[in-house]
Amino acid sequence: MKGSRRIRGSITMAELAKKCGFSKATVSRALADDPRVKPETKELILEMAERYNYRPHAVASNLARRRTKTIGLLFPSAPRTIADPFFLEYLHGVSETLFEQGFSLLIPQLHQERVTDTIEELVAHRRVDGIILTEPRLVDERIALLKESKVPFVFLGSTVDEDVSWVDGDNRGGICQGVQALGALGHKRIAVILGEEGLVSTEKRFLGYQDGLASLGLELDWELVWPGDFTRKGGYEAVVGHLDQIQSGDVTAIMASNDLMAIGAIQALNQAGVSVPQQVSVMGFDGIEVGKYLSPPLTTVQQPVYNLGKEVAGVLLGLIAEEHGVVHRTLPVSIVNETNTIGPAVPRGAA
Amino acid sequence: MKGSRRIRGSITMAELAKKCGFSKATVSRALADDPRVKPETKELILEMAERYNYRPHAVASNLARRRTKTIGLLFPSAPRTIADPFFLEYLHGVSETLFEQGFSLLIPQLHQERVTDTIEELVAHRRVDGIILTEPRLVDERIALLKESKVPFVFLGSTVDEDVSWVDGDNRGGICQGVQALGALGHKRIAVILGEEGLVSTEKRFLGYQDGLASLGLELDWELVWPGDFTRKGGYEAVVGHLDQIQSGDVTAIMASNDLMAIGAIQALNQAGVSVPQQVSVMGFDGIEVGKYLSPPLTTVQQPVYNLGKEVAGVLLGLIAEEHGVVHRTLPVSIVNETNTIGPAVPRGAA
DNA sequence: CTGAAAGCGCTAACAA
DNA sequence: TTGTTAGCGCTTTCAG
Repeated sequence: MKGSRRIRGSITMAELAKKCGFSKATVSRALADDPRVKPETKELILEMAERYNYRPHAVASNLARRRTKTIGLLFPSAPRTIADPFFLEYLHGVSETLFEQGFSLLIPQLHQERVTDTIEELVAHRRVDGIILTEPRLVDERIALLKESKVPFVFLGSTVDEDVSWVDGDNRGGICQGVQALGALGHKRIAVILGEEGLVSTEKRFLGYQDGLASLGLELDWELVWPGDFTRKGGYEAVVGHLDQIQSGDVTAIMASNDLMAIGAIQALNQAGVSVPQQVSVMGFDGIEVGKYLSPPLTTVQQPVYNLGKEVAGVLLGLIAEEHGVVHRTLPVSIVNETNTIGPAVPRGAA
Repeated sequence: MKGSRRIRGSITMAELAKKCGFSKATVSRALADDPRVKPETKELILEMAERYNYRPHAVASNLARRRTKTIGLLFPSAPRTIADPFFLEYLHGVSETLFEQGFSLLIPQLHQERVTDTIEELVAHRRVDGIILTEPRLVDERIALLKESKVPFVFLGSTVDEDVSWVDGDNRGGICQGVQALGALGHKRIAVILGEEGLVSTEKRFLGYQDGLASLGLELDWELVWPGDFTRKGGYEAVVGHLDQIQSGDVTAIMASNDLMAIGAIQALNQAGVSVPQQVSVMGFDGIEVGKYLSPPLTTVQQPVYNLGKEVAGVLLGLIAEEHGVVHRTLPVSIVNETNTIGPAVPRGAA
């Protein structure tokens, strides 16, 4: 009668051990399916655990095992946010894999200016067993910090650094394909809207654009290289800032570095009275769900967004379990809705 | 020389205590800003903590305090998913408030058929300090289970049950406003696309529709009540299934119970060669971000989605801290993009 | 194959 | 004001 210590909830391992007539140690082993316990014993313990509805206490277990069973997930900072549709689908994949393995997801609040502070907090407070990051930059201060911390981490998106693990869609090849598809429709003047400056993906996609032009026998013309930032607003403004080139009939196709910018671009075109795809073709990249909400649905290079999430999580778990070392994985992409927002080039004489 | 126990990472509280020349208890108190420690002592300890870069070990602390500092977040099950844009924005709000208070977010994998299993696991494994749920149903088995578990919980969306806490947008009033706006444009035949059956929100929104009709002096006509399920596909199919009413010119306006269905409806209309808003007006409800990606942007009743998330999290934290009891909070809504996808009623003689 | 005992790092009575 | 002493519930040597 020392007072009921547990208000409610299931039985504790010590209690279960007593009921079984074994020690905590044996119960712990049985539950962990340790080969050292006699099969009959194991069976008995498992049965009793079931009968008394025993539930392991994750926190205590984690404390004893010096782990957290939690993964930190970092989203990009402004101008892109967690509200970017791409990241929702990605999150879906990440969370699914993680939860299957019993991991929780910690989405920390980002320190506005200093991403590194967020990372330091995660590792210093030993809040997580591993970290998933996005959007590596050409020069990325996070990487040095993470390496030093010894916490396993993976990037969504390829890094410049060779000894960092990452998973990525085929940015360069995908954009190249997109440009080729436009070329196949007769387009000779294909503009590109670039992504946010400083990101590896922006760079890769631009290279893909150049590859595409080269394969079509076209020259790179800097007049057709429009800056952007991966946001819808950025795509909108890129078009607004180059309306003359469009209205003069010089540019007949636009390759946007992502869907959100393609959507913004289409809005700007519509507002300017330019019809898509009759007058100008627009191709996106990513294949986010919302592209399908448009009328007509956006023609785009589909990334396996959901699978990217699953892969990234899987790689991190492998790293944590020390099943493998550095991994670089590139997933294939493919064009979807091929005949919607792109169409044959219609020369409208600049003459 | 007993072997370095900590491979890396910061100093432990015991070590810090030794360096300070105080006991662990005092250090613990000082760090918790307990008024019982002498100011000078506190200052010294804080200084040393800073100097040696001491970081509390959250897991150990949680174990000792019998808490988890983790909140379980449940998303609706099929046909809606975590990939519903509404929930991403909502998640954004929830996570922000939670992280400000040092809570983590656990998004468990949903057991396909039995939501109750998921809940049982969350509470039985003592994985969370509280739970946030969505989409209460008219008859909701989750509620009894949660009440019995004693784990604090809050719903996004009002419940039938009076002694359950919830936060909600003004569904009924919002839809009513929407209908009135359509009425003000001369529409007399306003169809409604209902939400998923069995949900409280579906019911409330339908009531709002009826309120709106009543205020316009219109009769409820069951021919104008089209079933739906809150998905884009559902909205699309609702329109396809009633094209005759639209093409005959009988129906001139559609009030969708959410944006996703409004988007689907517009797609179906466009495909049928019916222009929006020239021939048919469409109004949504929610105000999700993607509505703004459409050309023209969707006219809709804007819910404060992000704030709903913040509020819901805030209420739950209050419940956990026992700062208050049951809370019901209704947030106001308002029409946005008023003149985009709705327009004056154009009678197109059914005669 | 099983058990005893010593923690994981921190908190919280209870004393002093 | 501070220290002592027990744990929180589980894992893991180390013996047997």
